[in-house]
Amino acid sequence: MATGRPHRPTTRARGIPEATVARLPLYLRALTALSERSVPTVSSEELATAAGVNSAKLRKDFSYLGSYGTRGVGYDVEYLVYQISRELGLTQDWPVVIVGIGNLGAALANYGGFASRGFRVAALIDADAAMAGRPVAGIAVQHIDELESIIADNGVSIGVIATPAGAAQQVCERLVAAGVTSILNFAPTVLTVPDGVDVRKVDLSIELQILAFHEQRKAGEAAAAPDITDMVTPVAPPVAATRRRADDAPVRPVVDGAARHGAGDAGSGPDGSDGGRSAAMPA
Amino acid sequence: MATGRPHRPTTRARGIPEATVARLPLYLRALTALSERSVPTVSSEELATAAGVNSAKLRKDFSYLGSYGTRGVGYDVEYLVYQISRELGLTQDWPVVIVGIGNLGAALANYGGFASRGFRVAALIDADAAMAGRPVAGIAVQHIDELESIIADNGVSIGVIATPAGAAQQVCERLVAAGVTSILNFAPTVLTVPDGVDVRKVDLSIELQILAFHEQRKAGEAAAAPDITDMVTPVAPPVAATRRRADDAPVRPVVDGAARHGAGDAGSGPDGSDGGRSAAMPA
DNA sequence: ATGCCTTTGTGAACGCGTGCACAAAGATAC
DNA sequence: GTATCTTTGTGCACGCGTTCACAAAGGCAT
Repeated sequence: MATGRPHRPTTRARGIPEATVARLPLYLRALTALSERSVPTVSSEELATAAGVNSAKLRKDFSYLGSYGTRGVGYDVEYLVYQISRELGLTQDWPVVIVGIGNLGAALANYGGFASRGFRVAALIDADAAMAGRPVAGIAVQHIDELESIIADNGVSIGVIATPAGAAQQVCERLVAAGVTSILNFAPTVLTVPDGVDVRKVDLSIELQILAFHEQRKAGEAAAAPDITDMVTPVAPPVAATRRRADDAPVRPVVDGAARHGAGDAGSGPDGSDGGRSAAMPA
Repeated sequence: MATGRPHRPTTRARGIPEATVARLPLYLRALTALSERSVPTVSSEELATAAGVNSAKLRKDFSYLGSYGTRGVGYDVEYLVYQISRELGLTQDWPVVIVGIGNLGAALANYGGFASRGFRVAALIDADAAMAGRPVAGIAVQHIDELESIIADNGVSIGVIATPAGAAQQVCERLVAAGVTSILNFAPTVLTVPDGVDVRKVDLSIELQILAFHEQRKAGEAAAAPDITDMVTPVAPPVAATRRRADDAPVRPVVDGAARHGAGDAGSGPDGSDGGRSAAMPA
């Protein structure tokens, strides 16, 4: 689920499960907060609550890092902060480049969460020549022609892609060719990368769609008692339904003669509109 | 992994596994692209490649929705687009509110991917009175005092939180109290919500930290042959290491002897700075 | 019709992640 | 030193998700 790359046995990371790695930043954040309040130690129970996870899970996660706790007492906050930081590689400096300085790219450049954890924005890169030189978040935007030299000069190994979907794959390839081996992709596209390159994807639209699914289910459950199992339609949500798409039904997937599972509702409408739905790419 | 909520048997969704739901938007996107190119049918193999997944997984995913394919032929593109859209609840209109119109909030408001899939930005809300009335992405920002009435008037059930971490929980509670039952959280905090409310979290900082972990591991493997297993330190990455934090070692977590961790952090590494490490919240 | 060829749909095996429950370890009190 | 109490670390079992591999289904040619 992590990387967008197809093939790969996943984990393997010196024994630390991927799921655990994904939670370490969470623990680290909670621990940092405790550290600031000068709390010396925490129990797994307290910390788990703060991080929003199960205490058994937390203990098991920590057990992969080593035995850093003290039975009968708990974990030393400062010590754990250090250990987790080290494990995550946050004790060193990670220069990153952001490619695509649109609304999202600019927001990322201004994002305080980066700098606070060892990530340094080494450069902002955009394909628009008009952007070049313009300062964003105190950093002058550079033209994409300089991409290769920027990466080489700064020893950048992590790249952030915030371009439109259409440009993402191309930018990705240039980043990889220039030496980047980790990519955080905000463009709504599946990136194809060679083995050895990690890709993580953040897709705002997908997150909303997943929420919509659950929302629909909730509405459907609460509203009416469904008759047929096939009748998945949520029975009109409680909210004002405005834009309802081409109301009609599923076209017939049948290749042959008879129209089979037209099941849905009316007989297919010519939803010519559907084809016009823009793939509308982001920022 | 999905919701931020602790307790819950997960799935249950009328048989459709959570993991499958999370992939449906991916399939939908690939299908939409095909639809625009007027491709009539696709095989599971082709579609899987386009979506970046395994074909067997894709077929199993679709099998949860029903038998929408034709053996020997493949899947009817238009029909599948409709079915998945319906399953995800995208055939209806979902008004959303975005709370916190900073850099990120503004970027989200401008994000094209929302409108293209049935999501309509019903309102932009900010706590800063100076923002009120100012247009962002063509929509006038409204003050947070209006939050409850906005949600009620527009029948909003999905809220997006893009506030600083400190305000997130409070905003969350107001949203939920006002009737919102699905939340997309961009603030780096663990949100606590009552049962029945879904939360999805997007944390930019965490994604980067996960990448850093893998990056470090790659560097460590490639660079030197580690002596002791304890020696996890990646042996200086190929990049210019600048900021290396307190180079020294882990404090000792021992509870006994020394009156240790009163530790503003005097004892430990010299990094008095560490304590000052801002929890630095984002946009 | 009959047979061949393609692709779906799914039964079954496997592996990872989660959570329970408890023994081991250490601190603390006496 | 001994007993008690707290909290960690983990063995174990369970369930979800992934993948393989194949039989069933349908199109298409003859």
